[in-house]
Amino acid sequence: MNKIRVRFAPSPTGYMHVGNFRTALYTFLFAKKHQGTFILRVEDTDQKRYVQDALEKLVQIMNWAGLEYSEGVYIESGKVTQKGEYGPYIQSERLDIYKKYAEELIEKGQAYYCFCTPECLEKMRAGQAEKKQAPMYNRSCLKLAADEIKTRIEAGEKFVIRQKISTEGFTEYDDMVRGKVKIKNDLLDDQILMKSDGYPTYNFANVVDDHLMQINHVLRGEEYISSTPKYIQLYQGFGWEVPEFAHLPLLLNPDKTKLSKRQGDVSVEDYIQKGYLKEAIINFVALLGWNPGEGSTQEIFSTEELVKKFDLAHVHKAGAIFDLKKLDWLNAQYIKKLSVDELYEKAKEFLEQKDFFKNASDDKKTEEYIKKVLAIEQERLANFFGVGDSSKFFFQDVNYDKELLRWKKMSDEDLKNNLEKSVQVLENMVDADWTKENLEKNLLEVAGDRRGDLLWPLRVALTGEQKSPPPFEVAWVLGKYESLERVKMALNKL
RNA sequence: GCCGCCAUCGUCUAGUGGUCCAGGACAUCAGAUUCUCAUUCUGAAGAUCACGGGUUCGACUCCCGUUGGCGGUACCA
Repeated sequence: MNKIRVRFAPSPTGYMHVGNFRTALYTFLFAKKHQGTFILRVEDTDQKRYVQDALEKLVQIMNWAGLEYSEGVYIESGKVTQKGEYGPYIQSERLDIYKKYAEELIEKGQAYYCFCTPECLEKMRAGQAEKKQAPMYNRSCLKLAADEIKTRIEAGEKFVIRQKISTEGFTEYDDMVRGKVKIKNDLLDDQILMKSDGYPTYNFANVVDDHLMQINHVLRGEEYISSTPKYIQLYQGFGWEVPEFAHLPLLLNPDKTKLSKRQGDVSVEDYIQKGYLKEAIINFVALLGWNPGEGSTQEIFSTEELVKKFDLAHVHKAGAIFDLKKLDWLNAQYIKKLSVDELYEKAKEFLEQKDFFKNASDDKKTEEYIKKVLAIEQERLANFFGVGDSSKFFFQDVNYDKELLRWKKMSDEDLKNNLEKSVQVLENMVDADWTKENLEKNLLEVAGDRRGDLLWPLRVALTGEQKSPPPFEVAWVLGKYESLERVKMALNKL
């Protein structure tokens, strides 16, 4: 078999939709798995939807995710460049190519000029809808004589080029994830290939480019399934080899409609901003519609493992609801695996945006201090967006009601005694011994078997919170001086 | 409307004719550890495999139909 060549061909919309991202991931995995070539092509044929910098953003996300490709569009030192023998890889730079092939199709009798205006078409479709017919082009321009076409074009009249569908029989193909798909040809519309602005439609450009770029496996979203027969007719019309198709299931909103912006965050950028790790996003998205099969119960996959195990045969056919609960869990798993240094690097920018951090004193903004806080927060974090939210007491003064200090029904005197015991323990420790382990050891020794009596008031004194990490850990981060200050402040309340 | 695709716990899914009165994960609940929270561990609950017909000795698995959901039906991709 020939070397596998696949492409991810998004249109630059300004952000990376997670559904598209999954298509990119699967395509990448498929290519790697089979030692094939992965190509990034940009489908910017809709002038009306032009978005500034969209192309750059697209490439950035591909880079960020590590979805490496070896042909197509790149950004190098801020500038768009292209690599590969089959370029250009940006469709707006290939207009003359589409024009040439469209004309070839006309000569072959597989396409024709159409002068119908949008208004006229709308009227036609309205009429068809009224008669409960399927809206389809009525082919009125198919009958036009050659010289009439010529004079109208020369007169500067606007036109499009339409595919002349052969309406006989069926078009059938074998989808790599769905098996046989069969559609009756007379249901197919004479779709527009070239728009009046000289740009091709997706429907035309994708076929021409896939052929010219020698793409032999087409992976794309399920929404293209019903137009695939038209593409097949195009390949056949040119006499080109038809590639293999794999139509991937859709990603859905919780209400099962196609995942859309209205119902929450749909772009990969949104999740990056919320502090989800690349590894978690990839892992999560990969499992939405695919599984390793063979009774495997593995949930955590590195990209390398994904490459090894990915298989189109185990891609699910039904759409998958994009449910964030599992993403949180996965992200927490990946966060737990981070070293303190990695954790610091990733969490820093999120922490710096928080007001309680901005207002903190300088000694609490040192790398050393932040790393201690993070080490303690690590097992409580589902994403970086919430970093520090439950640990504000590390950065600001505590403020709480005196009653919070009381463990169960202990008396004021008891409470005071216990806090004083804590003060003694802390005061007797020298800075060099100030570790989580020693703090725990020394405090527990004094507490005996009535741990709550000592630990609860101490913990509240240090944090001012009902819920928090253990006092040993908090005291360790705060340091001897600050810890004692806080406990003494608690005593003053009594 | 027409055409197409799809259909297993709330969610993601395993399952390719007997080993399935259906397995795992997330979420939920309970218990253990514990000063609280979180983590971790253990356990529970949760799916008449959408429904109805076939085929077969036997169907979650194959076929047909129904229903439902979704997608397409654009000079969007």
